[in-house]
Amino acid sequence: MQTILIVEDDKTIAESIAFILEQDSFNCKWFDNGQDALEYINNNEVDLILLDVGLPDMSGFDVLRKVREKYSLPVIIISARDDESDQVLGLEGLGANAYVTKPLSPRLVVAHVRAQLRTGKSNTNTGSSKFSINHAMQRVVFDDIELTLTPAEFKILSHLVKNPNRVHSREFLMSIIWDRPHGSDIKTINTHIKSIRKRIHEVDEDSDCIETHRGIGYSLIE
Amino acid sequence: MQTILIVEDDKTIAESIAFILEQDSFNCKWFDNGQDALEYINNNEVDLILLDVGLPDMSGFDVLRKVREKYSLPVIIISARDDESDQVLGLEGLGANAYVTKPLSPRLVVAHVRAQLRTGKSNTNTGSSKFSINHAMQRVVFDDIELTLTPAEFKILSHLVKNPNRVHSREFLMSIIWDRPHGSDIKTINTHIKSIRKRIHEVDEDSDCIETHRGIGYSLIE
DNA sequence: AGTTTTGATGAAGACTTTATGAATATTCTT
DNA sequence: AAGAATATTCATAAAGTCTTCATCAAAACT
Repeated sequence: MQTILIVEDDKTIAESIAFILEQDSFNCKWFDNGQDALEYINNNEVDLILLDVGLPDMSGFDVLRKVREKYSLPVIIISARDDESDQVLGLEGLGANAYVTKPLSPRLVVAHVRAQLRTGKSNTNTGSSKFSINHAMQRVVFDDIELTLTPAEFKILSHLVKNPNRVHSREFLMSIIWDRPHGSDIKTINTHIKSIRKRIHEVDEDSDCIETHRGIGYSLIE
Repeated sequence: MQTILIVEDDKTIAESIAFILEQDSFNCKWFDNGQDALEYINNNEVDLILLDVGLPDMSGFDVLRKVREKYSLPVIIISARDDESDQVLGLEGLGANAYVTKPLSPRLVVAHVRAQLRTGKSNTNTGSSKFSINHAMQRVVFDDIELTLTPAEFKILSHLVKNPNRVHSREFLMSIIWDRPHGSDIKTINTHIKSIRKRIHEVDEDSDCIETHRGIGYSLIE
């Protein structure tokens, strides 16, 4: 079943959307602030986000930016009609997938959700991988065995698993570990990669799925 | 290809921005001080500047003013969150086109860059070329086979693929390899071309798609 | 044809980047 | 606060890449 996150501080709106989506057999989670929503996204599998731009704690702008740093799942923006068009344009630059304006029709929202999920580019991985992610346990499953990883290792490896077959620079992987810029040595990544490889080798001695791209970074090969 | 100047003294920040912009097939040059950046701008074609206000030698304020004396290209300001809003307003008066604040999300920066350069769209040369570029893996695909290239080779070949059927001087190809001016022997390019040809021949013995233009440089023939 | 200029080629080694193991610092738990 | 787990740094080894150089081949020029 696909999970939809509703990030909206108006309880009435959130509940009426959830009601209709659940009739369509979607699984809905509701958060009335950005912080809790982000925490949930980072620890659970989410297929789509319905995001209000006017949240109490942070702007939808910030939420979307943080989501886009890590994930490519569809995000539908809910905005008040009087919102600055500038801001909406900014959101577009950040990769929002659709917009609905208040006052909104629940049926329209559901139509947008279905349209987005129909495209098939959901968060779920293609499945041919030997890896999967157990968010709840902060573990990555490899060959049906759960790897016990430190927090930094988990962040790096789960990012690689979510975005396989592409190179990630050390700089970028650093930004995965820390939310804020951090003056640490970039070579720290080497050491983390080393220990991730070690843990994988404990399960399968011959597996060499993390590839080094000299002068560029690392990638996970499926 | 569009050239973006990154004027930023924090190497990690500059590199992570450049990494993502290059995946978007922008050509990036990095300078960690205002003086060198200004000199480059005066002698080369630049499409956009990403400018940190806190530079070691002069303030971004001064750089922007000097740029605006001669050019009207888009400038995106990078400022620390604790900067005086007065100063930022001052920069606005000088004609900055957008702002991002630290700590910054590379994706947001790219969104701003794209928004500024949206005019021309991509130069998708959908020619019937046997080549294509896999940015995600930093590889060039030839005859459906991914060539494993060193960083310098990738930079040269992907530039040739993006701009086929025209001659590129060795001097220019050197500037593709290096972010900053570099005192290397120009004949180095010969050696790189040699090894690129070798890698292509491993896939197709008869292919001779990189042509030498005596006294000028090299070109890729479609 | 002979000379000069320019490019190709292969190999050496200078240089850069990454791997690795160990030491140290930091954070978290109790 | 002590102890354990984790993160980071550092030094050195190992691997890969870039540049230079000497030499040969090809084209251009006289």
